[in-house]
Amino acid sequence: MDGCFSLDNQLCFRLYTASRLITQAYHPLLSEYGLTYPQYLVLLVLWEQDAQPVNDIAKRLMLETNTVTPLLKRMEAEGILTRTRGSQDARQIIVALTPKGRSLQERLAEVPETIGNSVLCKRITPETIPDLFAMLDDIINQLHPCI
Amino acid sequence: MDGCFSLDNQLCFRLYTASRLITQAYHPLLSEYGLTYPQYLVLLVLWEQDAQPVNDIAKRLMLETNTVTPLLKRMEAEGILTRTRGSQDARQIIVALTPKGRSLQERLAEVPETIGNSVLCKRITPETIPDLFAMLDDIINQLHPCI
DNA sequence: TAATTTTATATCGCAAGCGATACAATCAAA
DNA sequence: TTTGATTGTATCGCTTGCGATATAAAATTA
Repeated sequence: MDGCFSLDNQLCFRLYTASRLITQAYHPLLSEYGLTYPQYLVLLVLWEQDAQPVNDIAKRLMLETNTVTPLLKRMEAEGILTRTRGSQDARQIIVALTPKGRSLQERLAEVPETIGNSVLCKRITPETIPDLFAMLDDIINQLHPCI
Repeated sequence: MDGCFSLDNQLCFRLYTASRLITQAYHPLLSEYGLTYPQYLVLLVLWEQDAQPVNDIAKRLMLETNTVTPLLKRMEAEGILTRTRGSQDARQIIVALTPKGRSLQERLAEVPETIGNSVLCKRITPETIPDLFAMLDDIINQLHPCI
């Protein structure tokens, strides 16, 4: 087939570009608080459930610990969270929010809506978003190396 | 609203994860030829139109030159392409494929179909892909800093 | 209990991404 | 034509992202 190689036909390129661009949209909102987008993701996980081992955070974000560990160390250095050796299982590192980390939740309260509004357009509306989510979730479930 | 912060409600996280996972799916196919996914994107651009200045490649991929320049230098070092100073405009660097770079097109011919097959699932089919593309294109157009 | 395997986390090395900045070539204007 | 602005590319510094590998604790098995 002609155009098989065309960039315009590539699903991955669209996902890659959309992901980069929307992450860039977060940047001005997060950098105000010295955060990066992956760090914001860690906060989302910890706001949902505080005091989790590294592995649980990594699994939730579908990242490897070799990505998450240095990220968490930087956040620890910023005073956003603490990393303490687990008491039952001494292999684990329990990651918990500091007051500063918790306080960011209120300060970042308007971020989801701001991003949401900046993305809304003809085909991306409250009505179509569930369809998009379902398709993206299908791709993710299809590809992620869940046992 | 409750759950506004939930990861499950985040469009960006889905895009980010889907993008990472599908890029990972390319990895075994590309690493066989010593290529990374962004390098493969450069090849797609050059196969479509050889001998382009750095800026045109960057614009096509919606990346900055500070990302593309080092990437191109690595590909030059691999003997995949050449970077030559432009003759009309001495500021430009014209990027052109070497025979090795061109030959990769045949060798990677089966990549799109392999990836396509690995993504196909309930909601991702030849019938639904155009819808997904249209939505992703909408997001990209909405967000990308095109003048 | 001793040996083996598994698990949780970390380290290393390298390739993106990207904000900030530099620099030289070109263009525009005075 | 000289000055000033713009353009095309590159450099620097930092944070991911990830394959490969290491290490120590725990679980399993012999």
